[in-house]
Amino acid sequence: MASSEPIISSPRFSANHAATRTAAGRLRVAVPSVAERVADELRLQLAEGALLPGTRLTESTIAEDLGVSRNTVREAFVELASERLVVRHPNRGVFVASLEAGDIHDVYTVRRAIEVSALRAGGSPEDVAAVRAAVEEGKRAAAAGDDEALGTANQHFHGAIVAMAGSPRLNSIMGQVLAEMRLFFHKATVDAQFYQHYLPDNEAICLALEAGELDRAADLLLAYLDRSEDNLSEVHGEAGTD
Amino acid sequence: MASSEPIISSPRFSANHAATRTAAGRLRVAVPSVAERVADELRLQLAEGALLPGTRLTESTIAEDLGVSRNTVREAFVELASERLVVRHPNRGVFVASLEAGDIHDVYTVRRAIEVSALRAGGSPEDVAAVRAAVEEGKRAAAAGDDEALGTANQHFHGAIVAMAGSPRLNSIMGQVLAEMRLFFHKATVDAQFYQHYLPDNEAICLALEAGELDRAADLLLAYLDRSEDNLSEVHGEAGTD
DNA sequence: AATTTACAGATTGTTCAACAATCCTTCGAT
DNA sequence: ATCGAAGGATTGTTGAACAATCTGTAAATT
Repeated sequence: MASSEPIISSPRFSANHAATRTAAGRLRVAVPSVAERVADELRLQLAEGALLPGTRLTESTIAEDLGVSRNTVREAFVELASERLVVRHPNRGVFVASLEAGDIHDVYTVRRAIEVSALRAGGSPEDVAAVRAAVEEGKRAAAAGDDEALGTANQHFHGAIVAMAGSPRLNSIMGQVLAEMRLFFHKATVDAQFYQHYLPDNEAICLALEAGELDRAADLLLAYLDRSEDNLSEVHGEAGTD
Repeated sequence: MASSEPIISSPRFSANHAATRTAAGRLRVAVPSVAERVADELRLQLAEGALLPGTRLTESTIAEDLGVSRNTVREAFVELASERLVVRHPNRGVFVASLEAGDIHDVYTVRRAIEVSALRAGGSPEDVAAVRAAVEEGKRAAAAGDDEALGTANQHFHGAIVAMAGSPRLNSIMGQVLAEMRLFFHKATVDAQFYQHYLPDNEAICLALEAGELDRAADLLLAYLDRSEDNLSEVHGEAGTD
């Protein structure tokens, strides 16, 4: 880490680099600005657990490591702070966000709101197929004993549920919420069985969805989320030794 | 407007200037940074309709008008863009956001998700009282024929519903959504009866909430939101002559 | 010894000036 | 009328500078 190469690591997967159009109407491939690439790089490192909650992010250090100016890093910080991935303490610096007990409940409150709402509204056959695909992805990961992939599949499952609503804003909110949760998982080192325990739930929810029993699916999801929150809170109690 | 006084107008009401605490634990009144004050000022002008959708915001102009540097304005832009109040076109500039037909539906999708969810979960007697207060506020405004106040009261009503969930994140999301809608109203010049038409709905929802009939209240709210979206879409159709 | 004070170092907040890259417009050539 | 080449304006980004603030340490005080 912290190599002094004046280049930013490859953007394996990034956020939202949509294509804009110029005034004359010409379509233009949106090449992400340096500030956005810095934000992407930091998001990536946060998602991978390279930067753990509580870690201090010094402007000058990051600027040097990434070969950009302090002002550019600053812009990236503003963006990440708006996503709650980092916290800015005036005159003291920015730190990787750290979910407290209250935050966990809060995050689940948001999830209950948007996931249940999306599920209750149902979706097109393609949308439902995407949910099903995520369930199967989870089964494969479980069979292969790949915990990392299992966690990813679970996030895909819930992302697919929200995606049914076809709402860019809900998708964006869900993306942020999942990013926040990833942050927490890296801190708490959730045990291997954490996700596996819920595989049958995903299956049941998906079946109800496929059967068109939306209200029942929503109820199942709600119960799932409540249980998941309880589990996470326990984990936090154990690991919450700052 | 655009006087060259090197000072930012008084922060009549601002966003989130919470109090942080220093390392030693001393409490510290968070004096908003210049960048945040710039963002606040722009938010205010956007809310008041001083800056209409589509308006271009030139960095240098705003920097001069507010007596701050371009970089500071830039930071404010990043924040406002994350709230979808402005749109940044690479190399072209930032413009006041303008809700298109799809955006209206999207905003209402978010509102349906979080408002209905919050209402279904109910709240403490104080929370319910806050909802009731907003209803009465609306009645007074209607009696006084104050359309501006009527619109504000309506936003208070829906804000109070979401506030029942006691979730900072949901509150923040709702705040952003309402800010977006305000932007639209200034563009579309909604007619006077727009809000009045829904006063009975607010009353009915509030009554159901006070009676503890949460599911019925939620259904009423859902119907309300659907109708409101339809109305707004019509207005947009008339006014959507860019 | 415990607490307070003073001070020095480090980091953030903000400004300013500069320059490359890009866009928009205008003008001229085909 | 269409296309292409300046020209001007604005954004994107950098680098340096300086004030304000915080942190930690060492000295002074009680």
